[in-house]
Amino acid sequence: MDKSDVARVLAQIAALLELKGENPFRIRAYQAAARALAAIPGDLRAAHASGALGETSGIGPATLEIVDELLTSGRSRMLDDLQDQVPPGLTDMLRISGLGVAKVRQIHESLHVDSLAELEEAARDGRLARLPRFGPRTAEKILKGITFLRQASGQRLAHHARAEAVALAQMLSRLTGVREVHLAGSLRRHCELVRDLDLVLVAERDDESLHARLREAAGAVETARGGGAVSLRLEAGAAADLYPCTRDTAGWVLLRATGNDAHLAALRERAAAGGLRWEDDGLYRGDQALPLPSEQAVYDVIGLPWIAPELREGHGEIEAAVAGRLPRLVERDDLRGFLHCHTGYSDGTNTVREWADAGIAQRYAYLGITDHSPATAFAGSLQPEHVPQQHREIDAANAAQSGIRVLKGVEADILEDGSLDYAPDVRRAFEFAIASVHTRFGMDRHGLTERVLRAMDDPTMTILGHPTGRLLLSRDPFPLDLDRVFARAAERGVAIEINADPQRLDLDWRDVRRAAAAGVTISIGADAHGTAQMSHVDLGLGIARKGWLEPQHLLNVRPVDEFLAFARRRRP
DNA sequence: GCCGTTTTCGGCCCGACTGTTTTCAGTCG
Repeated sequence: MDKSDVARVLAQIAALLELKGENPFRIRAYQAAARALAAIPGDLRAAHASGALGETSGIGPATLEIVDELLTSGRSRMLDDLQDQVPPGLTDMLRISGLGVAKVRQIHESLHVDSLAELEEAARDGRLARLPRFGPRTAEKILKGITFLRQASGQRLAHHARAEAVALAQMLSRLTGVREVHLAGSLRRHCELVRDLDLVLVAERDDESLHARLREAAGAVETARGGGAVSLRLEAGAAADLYPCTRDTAGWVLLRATGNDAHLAALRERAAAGGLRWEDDGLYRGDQALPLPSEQAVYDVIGLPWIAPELREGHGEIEAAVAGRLPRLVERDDLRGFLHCHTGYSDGTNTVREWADAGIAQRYAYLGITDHSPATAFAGSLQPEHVPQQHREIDAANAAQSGIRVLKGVEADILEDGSLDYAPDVRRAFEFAIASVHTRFGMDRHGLTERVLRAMDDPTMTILGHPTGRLLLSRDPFPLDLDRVFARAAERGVAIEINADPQRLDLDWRDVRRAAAAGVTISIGADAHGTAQMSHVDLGLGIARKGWLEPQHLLNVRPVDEFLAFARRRRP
């Protein structure tokens, strides 16, 4: 149970209360508590023990009691009770875009629908469209939403999957005879979505008694064996494929459990060409099994350099390895600048000073603060009259701190006509600007593309933020003509963001590589609303690496003077 | 449920869009 688990429980409680028709302000309080809890700095247990949690705004006695219960027993009685009272299908229905609590309740009460399957039936046979304030378009939209949910089912956002996998790995590493546990599969490849958790267990002996211990492992409710893997389903809902092995075969098993099918097929082809036999339990030269204790050893015998897990997608990495042209992928230590964060001036939870301190702790040389412009009213935004005050705070932080430079940035809205929010003189007061689309996604491909292209003509724009607006598992990217956007960005010297918010990871890694090939400079933006979200950068880095990016492709690898020169270059 | 007092209760964020309506409730960000 960490912060995000507890925050999820609180958010679930809020949704269930809403479905029951509770007092909206009580519901909002649980939602606020969930947000506040997710944003606290440091470890939850420590914050709870020290009493800091109770001091946090938005967290009161009721929340504290739930946190207490979750930390000691892993369960919440309130949540359990609510789940007994509300049909589970109703919470599934809430995840459909366009369906909120009021409509779900209306559907439930007037049509007695309480599962997705029944909802689908009601949408198809016309009952749904006949409800007051519903109609054919609503029914159609709901059918589309059900399809979307089905596709997404079983898929998890990378950071949720990672948290589950790490907890599982810790539990498994305590089993007798287990020496090491490694994350593998799409998680290790840093994919944006993860369906199955794959873990490799290096044990003293891979025998029946180990498998028996796995089956009896804490919380396992169902196990199955097949293809050398043990599938485990845990009480908490996580399902994982475990690959037990010994030290002698660890490299082989880890490599097989990590690469996608295309990567493995290409490796296999190359192994065959080199006279090797590829079997489930290892590589053979004649009848001789080769020792494969590390991935390096496997690549060695196939005659290739080690290939970073992020690249193992079958997108030309084998050819590049053969030619000695694998990229020198960007690493965390290459990053000098932390960009895209929000303070209390808009919808963030920390002050300028707190951000500066956090930036120092994370060894960044500079940190760009970028609050929302007024058009993003729902997020709370930095009003023009408050800009001088924020800038004085930044100047004070710079005067007081040593070792970090805080930059005056902004996340300005790209308005419907392609102009940027704020009057030009206000915008010029900022040292750099991220510009993003937050409203009117419904425009057609041509209109949206023209809107973004026009924004890039503005000389105060430095970076295009979350370019396609997608929300993983809930909203498709909007239909932007990326080729035209990349071409214009390269021509104008506008950088394009990899937004590292785990729900966005936008630009998609497949497009990152195209953008870099088109000559676009890429910027990794955390889009953090609290210092606890600084680690999002690691997810963004994973996407950059999947896009084959080297340090020279990235804007925030550059020293602060070069970063500012990049931002100023286009200004008159 | 939480906050902040006018300190033990009263107030709690809102504008735009959508698909319905024929004036607006519900959803979203």
